[in-house]
Amino acid sequence: MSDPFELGDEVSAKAPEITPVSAPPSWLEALNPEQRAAVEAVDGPVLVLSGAGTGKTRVLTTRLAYILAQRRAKPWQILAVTFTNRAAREMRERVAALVGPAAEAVWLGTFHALCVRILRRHGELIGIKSNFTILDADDQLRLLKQIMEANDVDSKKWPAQGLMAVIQRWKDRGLTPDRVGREGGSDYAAGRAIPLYQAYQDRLRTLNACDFGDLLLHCLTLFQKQPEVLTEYQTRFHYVMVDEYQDTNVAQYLWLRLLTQTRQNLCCVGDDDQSIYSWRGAEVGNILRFETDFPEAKVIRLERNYRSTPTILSAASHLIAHNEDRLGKTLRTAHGKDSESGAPVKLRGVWDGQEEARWVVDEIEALQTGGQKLTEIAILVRAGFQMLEFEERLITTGVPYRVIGGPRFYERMEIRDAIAYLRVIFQPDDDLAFERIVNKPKRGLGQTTIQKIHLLARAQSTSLMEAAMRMIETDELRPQARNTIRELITDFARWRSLADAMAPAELAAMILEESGYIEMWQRDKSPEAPGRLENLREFVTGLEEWDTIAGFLEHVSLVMDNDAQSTDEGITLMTLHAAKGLEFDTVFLPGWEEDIFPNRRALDEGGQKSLEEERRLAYVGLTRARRRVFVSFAANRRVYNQWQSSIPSRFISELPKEAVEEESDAGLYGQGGGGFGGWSGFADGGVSRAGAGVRRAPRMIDGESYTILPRDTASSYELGDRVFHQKFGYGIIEDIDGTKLDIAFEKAGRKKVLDSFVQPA
DNA sequence: TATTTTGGTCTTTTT
DNA sequence: GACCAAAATA
Repeated sequence: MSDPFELGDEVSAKAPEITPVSAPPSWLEALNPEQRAAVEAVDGPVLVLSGAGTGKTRVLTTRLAYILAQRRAKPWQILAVTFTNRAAREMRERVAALVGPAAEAVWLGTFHALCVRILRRHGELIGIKSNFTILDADDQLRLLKQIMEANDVDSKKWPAQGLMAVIQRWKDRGLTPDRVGREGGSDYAAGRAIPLYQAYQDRLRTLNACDFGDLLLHCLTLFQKQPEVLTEYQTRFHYVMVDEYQDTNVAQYLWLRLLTQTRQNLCCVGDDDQSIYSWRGAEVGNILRFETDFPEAKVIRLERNYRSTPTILSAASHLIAHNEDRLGKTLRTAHGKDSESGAPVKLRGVWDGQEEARWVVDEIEALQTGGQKLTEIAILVRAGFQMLEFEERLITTGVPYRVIGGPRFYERMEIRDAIAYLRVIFQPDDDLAFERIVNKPKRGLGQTTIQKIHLLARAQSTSLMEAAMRMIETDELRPQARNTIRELITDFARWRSLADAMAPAELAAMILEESGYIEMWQRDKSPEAPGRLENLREFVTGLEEWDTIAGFLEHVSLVMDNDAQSTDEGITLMTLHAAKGLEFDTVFLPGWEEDIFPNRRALDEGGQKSLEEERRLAYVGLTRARRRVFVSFAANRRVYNQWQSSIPSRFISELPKEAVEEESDAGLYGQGGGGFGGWSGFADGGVSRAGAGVRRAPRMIDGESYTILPRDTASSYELGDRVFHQKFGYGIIEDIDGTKLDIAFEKAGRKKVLDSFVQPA
C-alpha cells in the first residue's frame, strides 16, 4: 500500500527540498492584511473566523506553505485536518502549487482518514488488529439489527435506525459504553440502550471491525491509555491546522486538544454562520470554547468577501441577521465602491413543482445562450428527493448535468457484492461479507444452513468461515449443502492463494467470473441487469489503478465522496449540504417553502435551534453564488401521491426587498388572481389566512381544487404510441390494460407502467 | 429452497 | 408509488 504517512521519520533524509525563500514570496503579498495576519500568526493558538467567500482556503493553504517556506517545520511535522476528502485533495494540490512536492509528506486528510493511519499503526496496543475493516452505514445497521434481534428487542417499537442514531451521537461525544451514564437516549429500547451499545461494540471487536465513529473513539482511547503514543504524536506535530472548525464534534475536539496540548500551535478556521452539521454531532460550541480552552488565542476575523456581488451579500447578511445565536460578523464586499452592485436576486413563485423545474431549466438555457458556461451553474436543493423533478426536466430538454451526492458507486448492490468477495478473501474473518455472498449467486444455501453455521460459530466463538470449514467435517448438514459449502470454501482458498501473484483487477475479474456472479446478472432479465454488469466492468477497470487489494479496500471504506466523477460538462445538481465550500457564477435555490425549507422534521425535533441551522443552510446557499441567485417556490407540490399546497418559506420574507426582484405567476394564493402586492405579501397572506402565528400541517387541497389539475388522461393512449417516462426514457406502447401500459423502452427494455407516469412524446 | 405476495415505511442533511 | 422486509406459496 502506498502510504506517505508511514514514511515517517526515516524519509526525512530523502524528503524533497523546499524551494528556499528569502524575500516574502509573491503569494504572501497577494493577501489582504487580515489574511496575512492569519498566515503569519504561526505560533500559539489562533482562531480564524472566516465568513463565506473571504478566502478561508487560501489562508489555510498559504499558511501551510508559509510554515514550510520558513522552515519552521518539516512537512511531516504538520497536521492539517479537513472534513471531506475533496477538501483534503484540494488543499494538497494548492499547497503543492506553492511549495512543490514537499506537500506530499504533510499529514493531511480527514479526521477519519488520519485516525485510520494512527490506528493501523498503534491500534494493537488497545486490542485492535492492524488489519481491521471499516464498516459502512449499511453494515452497521445490519449488525445492530442482528444484535437487537438476539436480545429480543421489538424491532417495530424500537427501530434499529433509532438506536444507531443514539449510539452514533454518543460516539460523536467521545463516550464509550462504560462512560455513557445518564446521557440522552439511554432510555431507548426500554432503557436497554447502553447494554445494547456494549454488545454492539463487543461484536465489532470480534469481527475485527470499526464503524466510522469508532475511528475517532478508539483513537481517543489509544491516546488516553497509551501516553507514550500520545507523546510521540504531540512531539511530531509542530503545527496543527483545522478547516471547517465549526463542524467538529466533541470527539474531534478532544482529539485535537490532546494532540496540541504541549505545543499549542493550533490554528482553527471556521464560520459559525456555516455550521450545518449539528445533526451529526457537530458543536458550534467548539468555537466559543476555543477562547476558554486557549486563553492566549489570537482571534482573527476575515470579513472581506471576494466572491459575491454586493446585492447577494446584502441578501445573505439580512437573512442570517435573523439568527440570534451567532458570534456576529459583517461581510463586506471587497470590490471597490465603483463596482457594480450586481443583479438582484430573482424570486419566482410558480404553480407546482413541475413548473418550477421548467422555469429553472428555461432560465438555464437562456443563460447558456447568453454565453454562460454550464459548469458555472448549480441547482441546490434542501433534500435529495427534490432532485428528481429537475433531472426529469434536464433530460427532456437535453441540458447536460451531473448529480453530486446521489447514490454512490460503492454503495450499489452489485459493487458491494463484488467488494464482499474481495473482503472474504482478504479478511476471512469478515462475517458480514461472508454472509452477504455465500448464497449469491444462488447456491442452494438457505436460511437453515446459514443458521447452523451461525450457531456453531457462536458456540466455538469463531468466524463464520472457520465454522463452515469445521461444519463440513461433520454430518450435521444435508449432503447437498455440505458439498456446496465445501466447493465454495475450496474456491475461496484457491483465490486466496492466487491473490499475491495476480493484479487486483485480474483477480477480481476472475473471481466474479468463476463464482458465477457475472453469470447471475447475465441471466437476469430485469431492465437494470445490463447496467449492473456495466458497473461491474467499471469496477474492475477502476481496480487497475491499485497495486494491492488491501489498499483498494481502504480507499473504498473511507472515500465515500463521489465528487471524483467525470469532469463532465454540465450544470451541477446537489444538496445544500454538499455545496458547502463550493462556488458558482449562478445558483438556483428552488423549493423555498415552509416544511420543505425550513425542513419540517428538523423544526419538529430541534425547534428554534434547528430553525437557525436551516437559516444557516439558506445562508450557505446564497453565498455560493458569485453573480446571480434565483430563488423559487411552488404553491402546490405532490408529496407521496397527494397534492399539498404550500406556503412560501419564511426565509423569503427575510430577504431585503431592495435586493430582490419578484416575478411570480399570478393567482397562486389569493382568490380571483387579483393583484399581489409583492413578494412579501405572499408570506403574510399565506400565513394570516392559515391563522397568524400558528404553524400548521400542510393543508390538503380540497375537492374543488382537484378539478384544476390536468390529470384526466385515462387510457388516452393507443398501441404504438411513442411516450416518454421520467426514469426509463422513450418507448413504444405494446399493450394497454386499462390504465396500465406495457411499454418497450429504447434503453430500459420492456416495462409495465401506469399511464400517469408517461407523457406523449 | 426459491419465488411471489403482502404490508409497512418513506423524504433531511453525511465522514 | 417505490422500496424493502417478512410471510405465504410453489
